[in-house]
Amino acid sequence: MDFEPLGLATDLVILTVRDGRLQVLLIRRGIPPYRGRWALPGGFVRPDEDLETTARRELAEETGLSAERIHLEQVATYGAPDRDPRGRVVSVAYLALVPDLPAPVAGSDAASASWVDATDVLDDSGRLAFDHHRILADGVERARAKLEYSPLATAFCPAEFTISELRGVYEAVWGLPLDPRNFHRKVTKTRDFVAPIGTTTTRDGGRPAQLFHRGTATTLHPPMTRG
Amino acid sequence: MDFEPLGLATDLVILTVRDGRLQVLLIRRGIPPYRGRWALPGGFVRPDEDLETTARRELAEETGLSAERIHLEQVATYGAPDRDPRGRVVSVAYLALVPDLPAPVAGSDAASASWVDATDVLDDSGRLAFDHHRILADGVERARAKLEYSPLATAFCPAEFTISELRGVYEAVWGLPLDPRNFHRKVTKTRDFVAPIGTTTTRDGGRPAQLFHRGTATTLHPPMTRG
DNA sequence: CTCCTTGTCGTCACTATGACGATAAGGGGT
DNA sequence: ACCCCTTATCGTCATAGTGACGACAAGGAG
Repeated sequence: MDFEPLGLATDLVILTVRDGRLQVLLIRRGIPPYRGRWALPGGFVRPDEDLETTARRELAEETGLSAERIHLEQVATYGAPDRDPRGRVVSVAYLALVPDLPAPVAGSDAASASWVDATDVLDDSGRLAFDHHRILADGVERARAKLEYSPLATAFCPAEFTISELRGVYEAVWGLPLDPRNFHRKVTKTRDFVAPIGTTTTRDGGRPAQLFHRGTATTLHPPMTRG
Repeated sequence: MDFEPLGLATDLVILTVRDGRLQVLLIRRGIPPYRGRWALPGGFVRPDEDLETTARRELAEETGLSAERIHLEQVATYGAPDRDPRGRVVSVAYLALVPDLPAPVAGSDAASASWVDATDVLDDSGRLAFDHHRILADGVERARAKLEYSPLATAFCPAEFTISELRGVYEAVWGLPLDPRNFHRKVTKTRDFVAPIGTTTTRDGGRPAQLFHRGTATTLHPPMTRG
């Protein structure tokens, strides 16, 4: 077989929740095209490298987060013939959800990587290079949808978290406030969503809160409801 | 830029509901590799051709269904280095939902294309070439999930349909029986799911049934529930 | 000790749902 | 013409889930 010239890349939508806001990791491009513009982290797939392997490698290079337990999933593939001025480059987008850990951007490969408010970027469709605005929009929408029917919000949390911290994740990702009492009832009544540790914490102030860890569920019955 | 040798293809999971069963369009491969085995229709992306354009072209070639109104959506991309013995071939899978029209396979490009029961194929993981069993599984699961929260079941129906015919689609795709009375209530009460035409039909026997067409909704509130 | 903050439980009205009875309105057979 | 069979459609009822919100619990700060 001989093939047409074509590049294959992966781009990453790396999301976290910091200071109660949904943030995305962006890098400032140091080389053309789109030099000086913000872009999603990404890179070319190496020969004999699986797509997800490429994505995990990029994730590690850009963030220092090499842990296998980071949630990573494929979102979509973008292949418009003119999406990259260098030639035909098809990009497979992945979504990564990471907890708000210390030293996240440290050890990063890209010259200048930083966390940016996702809503700010989404509001300005010209801010990102290539078709990355669309990729980001699709990634964020995927995350919002998954929070409804999967326990994935816990991927944004440390291993042990309170119900309020989990609520903060939902509020940040969905961008709307939730009733603390109904949220508490819903989460604790949904089978295997979270399981109590038995200990409490006062790190959020106020009355000590129970600590929980992720449950065993892969799908939420019934789902959480947005708006 | 120079690129590693790599082929880019699209594969199609084309689903329909015939005789109350979910069926998938398969072709019998006439050339190696996997000669004589069943496979999903597909083909290579041409230079300067958009991915979805490729998928629509393949859809037209294999089924004669060139209508733009056929529902087509991207499902996922498969890129394991060894998934194709001919070399590195990355495949973008698309899901097409087509109504049970007359003369579907006629005018087809592939030597032998035919509708096969999806459940039969899914039950036998060795029946399909390449990693097509996984692609089919992912495509069918996508269809099942979308029937819950989108009005996409109507994509399997002709322009005008009865509630029972719509129920038949749900039963076939989900593989479980639904209560006709509750289903009727649910569908007619979900805003903009379907809209009555005003006329009736007796083509399904029994008491004449109202005819409906698709409503304007893109998401169902509340969703249909499986099981 | 008091106030302030957050956590947790409870109440209540309303909606959605599953199970299922009952009636409507055609077609086919005799 | 009539009866029966089939499917359509409406209704009932008990129950689960949800949004709105009151009330109390249990720490820390001043």
